[in-house]
Amino acid sequence: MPNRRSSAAESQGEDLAARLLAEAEALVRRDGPDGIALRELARACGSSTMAIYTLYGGKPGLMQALYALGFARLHAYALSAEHRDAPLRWLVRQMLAYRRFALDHTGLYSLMFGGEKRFAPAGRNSRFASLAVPVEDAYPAFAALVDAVGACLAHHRERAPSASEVQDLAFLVWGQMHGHVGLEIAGYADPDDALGRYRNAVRFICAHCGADPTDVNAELAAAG
Amino acid sequence: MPNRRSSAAESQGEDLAARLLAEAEALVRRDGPDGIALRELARACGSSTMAIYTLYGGKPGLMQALYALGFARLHAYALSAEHRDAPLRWLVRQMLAYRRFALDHTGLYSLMFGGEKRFAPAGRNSRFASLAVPVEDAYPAFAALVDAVGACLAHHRERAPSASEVQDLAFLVWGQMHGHVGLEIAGYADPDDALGRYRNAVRFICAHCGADPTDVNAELAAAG
DNA sequence: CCAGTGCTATAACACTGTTATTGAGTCGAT
DNA sequence: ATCGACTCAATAACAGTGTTATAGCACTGG
Repeated sequence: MPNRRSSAAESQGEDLAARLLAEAEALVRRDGPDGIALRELARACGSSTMAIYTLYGGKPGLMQALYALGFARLHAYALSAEHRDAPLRWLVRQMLAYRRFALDHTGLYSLMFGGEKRFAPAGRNSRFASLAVPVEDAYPAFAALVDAVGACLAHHRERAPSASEVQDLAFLVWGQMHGHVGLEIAGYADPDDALGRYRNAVRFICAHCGADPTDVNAELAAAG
Repeated sequence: MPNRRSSAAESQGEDLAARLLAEAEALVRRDGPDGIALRELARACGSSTMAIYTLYGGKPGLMQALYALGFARLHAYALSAEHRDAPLRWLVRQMLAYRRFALDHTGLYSLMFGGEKRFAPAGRNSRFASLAVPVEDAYPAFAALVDAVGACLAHHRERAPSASEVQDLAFLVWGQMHGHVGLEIAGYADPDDALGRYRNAVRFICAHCGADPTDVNAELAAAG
């Protein structure tokens, strides 16, 4: 008798599929990607496990939906860091936002980047010719990174950087961010000094862009 | 009747505990950290699952043993890259060896660094005051990295680098290596260009040490 | 030879993802 | 308004998981 087509939950504008996904995100936040039990998820939503199969095709389908949701969340963090009129601020805040996202959503982050490849790669996109990304859902978040790196590089160099130059540096930046954050989440960073170390990485990258270290420190201080 | 105290397997010098661990490594290589089924593991070793409980205390204990084994393997790769008489060569090969290890043992690598913290942190070690490492088994592998970075830094600077300077750079190097390799394993790097991108990261780090780019390229070419 | 100890096979328990079956509910057409 | 067709979820079962209590074997010390 619960969960009729016109139940109170639906009147809130959340249909069953959305509620399942939201609850799954809560579970992945609490217990990590491997902590999702379909029975518990269904019980929390007042339905049975069959709903997950008809709506998402099974657990892998649900995980892939969570995967896409993770990139949507990451994209939102990236947008909040956008400063097209101040390229250095843009890049600095973009890098800090990446870490903030990872620490705010460790479960999703582990699902997206932890361990071995889980999802089939998407078709190549000309804009990311050498920045392979598993699924299309990831494009917007990485476009934001490439744009920030490109803007910062263009601002601190006399001539406009080439596309491959920007992509090379963007991958380096991404690697630096993911490396630090991944180590931190896995427990390899001193909790008292992790932010300081991450700031070192930001300075490292910005210096390579040609930015003045004093300006970088000012941006870091302003960003908190 | 199988696996008596004096079976053929024991005459090979492998007792049951070692055979279980070796088979577990094979399974983790084939199916990843989550692909280990105790019944399958026991069957492959001709025993029952109880042996895993008496010898390792359960699956978490077995995984921790695999975790330690992974760091022993990584340490072996690090040792093979040691060139105390040629600091730049040492650092370059150390970085390449790190990626080689990760790609040769993706399953172990995911267990060691993928996802969230799995094992309790070990007590602080003065040598790695700010390089927190979850378990003691990890120390030798990271000592090799710190030594290589320290040697390279000392060789290209007029005055000897401070301990904290070396640790700062070592963590940056580690982050860069782990970031690239983690992205590559997770499927975010173009397979055709991953090595080239990693070489970029090596050049990036070596330049920060003060090494001559020409020398770095020569070392990269020599290392293959 | 016998008691005691250490280890392992068997069987059961609670849990997991998955699926065949069943039934309730909705929509459209006559 | 009534009937048929369809969609979807609830139930129950199946095979698999990690874990544990029980029981039995082999060895060791006296």
